[in-house]
Amino acid sequence: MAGIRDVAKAAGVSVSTVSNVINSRDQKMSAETRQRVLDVIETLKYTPNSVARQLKTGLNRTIGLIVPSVANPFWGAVSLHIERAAMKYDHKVLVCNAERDPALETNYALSLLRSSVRGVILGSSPITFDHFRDLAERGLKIAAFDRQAQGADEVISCSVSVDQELGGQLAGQHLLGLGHRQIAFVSGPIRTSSRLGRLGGLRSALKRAGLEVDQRLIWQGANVRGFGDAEGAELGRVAVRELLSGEVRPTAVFAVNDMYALGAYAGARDLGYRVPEDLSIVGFDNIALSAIMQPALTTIEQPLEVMAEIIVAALIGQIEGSNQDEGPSHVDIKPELIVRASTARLYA
Amino acid sequence: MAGIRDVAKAAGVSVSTVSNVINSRDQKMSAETRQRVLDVIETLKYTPNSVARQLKTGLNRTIGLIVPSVANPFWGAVSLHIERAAMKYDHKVLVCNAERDPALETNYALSLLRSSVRGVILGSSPITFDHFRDLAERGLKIAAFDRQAQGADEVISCSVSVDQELGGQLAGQHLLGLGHRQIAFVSGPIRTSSRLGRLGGLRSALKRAGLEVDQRLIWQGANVRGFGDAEGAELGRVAVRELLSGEVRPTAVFAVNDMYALGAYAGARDLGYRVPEDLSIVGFDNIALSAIMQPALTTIEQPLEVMAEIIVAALIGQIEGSNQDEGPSHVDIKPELIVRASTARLYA
DNA sequence: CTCTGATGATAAAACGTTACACCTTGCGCA
DNA sequence: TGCGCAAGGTGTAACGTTTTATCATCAGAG
Repeated sequence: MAGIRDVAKAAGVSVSTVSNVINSRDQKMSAETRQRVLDVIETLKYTPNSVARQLKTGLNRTIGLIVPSVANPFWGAVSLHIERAAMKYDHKVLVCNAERDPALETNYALSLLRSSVRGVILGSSPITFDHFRDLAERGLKIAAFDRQAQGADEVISCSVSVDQELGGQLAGQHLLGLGHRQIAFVSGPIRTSSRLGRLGGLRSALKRAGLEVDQRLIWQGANVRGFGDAEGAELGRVAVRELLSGEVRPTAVFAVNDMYALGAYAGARDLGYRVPEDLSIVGFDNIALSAIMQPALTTIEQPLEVMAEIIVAALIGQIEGSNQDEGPSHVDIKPELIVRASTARLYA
Repeated sequence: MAGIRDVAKAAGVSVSTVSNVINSRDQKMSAETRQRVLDVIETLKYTPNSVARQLKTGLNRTIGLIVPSVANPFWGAVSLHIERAAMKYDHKVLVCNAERDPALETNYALSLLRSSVRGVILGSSPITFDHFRDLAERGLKIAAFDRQAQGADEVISCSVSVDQELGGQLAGQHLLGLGHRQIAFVSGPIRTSSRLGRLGGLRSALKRAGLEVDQRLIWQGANVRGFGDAEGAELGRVAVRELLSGEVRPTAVFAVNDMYALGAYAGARDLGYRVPEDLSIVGFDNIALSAIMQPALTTIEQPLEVMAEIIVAALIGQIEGSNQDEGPSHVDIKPELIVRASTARLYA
């Protein structure tokens, strides 16, 4: 593999000049010198080694993205948007699947830090970020996606999220407005701030209507590794089967995300219930699939594209120190309810 | 940030010794020296800089994975398995979304090469790999996922794939066996070797039964960027609506992948057709969702886990030169038909 | 006593860039 | 004539590791 010195030698110039050429500091040399160097680069098939470059400059233009599970297309879409946003800043994205396992998460983060990645975006929204304190102290900037702004937290330097609580309220109000009173909440382990928030929103919508959530209608799935959502759809299916055969039968289900909602469809059908006639279902996320489903899913939208841009801009800002004086930036976005065909008025 | 010299100084040893400690060359120093160094590392929160390490050793333990679209959960699952397989070899995976755009693909590959990534796995299966020739000459090892072994090709150094043709045949035979004669093929632009192979398989199954594919039943969607499959489900929906209102009406549909198949369900229902009573549908991939769908989807399975292990092992072998003498390795896997509830006997 | 061979540790030269400081020219102008 | 300055270059010390060769020290063998 040809190095910068080989090019310099072949072109009869110094390495500095070659370096200037490849960094397009054009005014530093004559046009002909530049061209000569360029030609040599071409014939030698010289490819600048960015590892060396990185070592020298200290910045590596890569951010990490740690997601709970690419098995859920929602996170696929998130990675896509994050990647596109990063591209605008000429950054690359390293995607890691941590299945919500805190140990795996910190492992990944550590290995990223070692490769001198200076910032990571965290997709899971654990209730505590204590396991990241150490990394943060080592200088890693940590951004949280899907986690609301909350009391000062030294380890998280920026975050963006839909207002989970509001999302839950929208879902709850919609269902209440249709006459539903027996509303179930279906989720995997409720141990992330986003899940907690969504359930909290549902609760407060009910409370406002003078009702309480029936504990027996809160279905919380167990999990295999960490508390991932690899099998969200499968869990949703089981959940609804159990709920519909339980002692208090729900007339509506609020699923923690669209994959659980899709599973819920299957669960309802397994027992011969029709959606939405016999059971209304609302999801969360508005993944592409939710419009395709039959019936199309009523859900809460997360505007991924803008969220991705916000978090990437904030994180890169932090890393490059351009806005270090501004301190941490946390932004919450208003989610919207998308009414489709999976919810219907309750017949008395 | 503390460097290896700081540690050396604080521990009263030489940098070489520290280096030996962090590389666990244990027999090179006394137990107490080792412990002393370890303690200092802990208190100084020293993190070895792997960029520097990389520069020195030349190997960076990262492979690239270029997928057509994470919007399709199939590719999400592929990344997951590739990542797990790579982890066994202590390698990281850089996932890139190229939307089947050749220019984007080579861009990504080039930028990977610059960061001294020595191998990439390519998920799209373009008909020609000419646009990668240049990269291959620069020393990048290229592995193809989802592309069958074929005549010697200098640019691809290893590949793994399901036998696409056989997959198509299985689908075709199954449908023929159920009495179907009007079988449609639904796909995005048929410009990848996998799509070509699947269609070819269907063709040859029909031919064997003395039939021909009706050109009007081959539905080929246009596309927006590159010829991605971001909107596979949407295309499948439109496809089936058009086919069912066309001059020759299919009784069965073979979709190029499960996302198109899911779209096909929606298209059929849009026009009041029932699956499978009025229209049989078979997909390809066996994504997790296909078992959840109502009715559960009959499809062709791709054994992702073993495929991922094979390709990762082969690629890393090539990179580390341990099997360079063995030359390129190409392996084809027999796909299996998973019969579920979306296909039914044709009533005359 | 000297020689041999471990054992434990070290110094210094890379790896491929970048960037700072420093040279040459040639030219316009007081 | 001498000076300053711009344009076009160059030399070289880093960046933070790994690794090779080298060096003490000490135990036991001859």
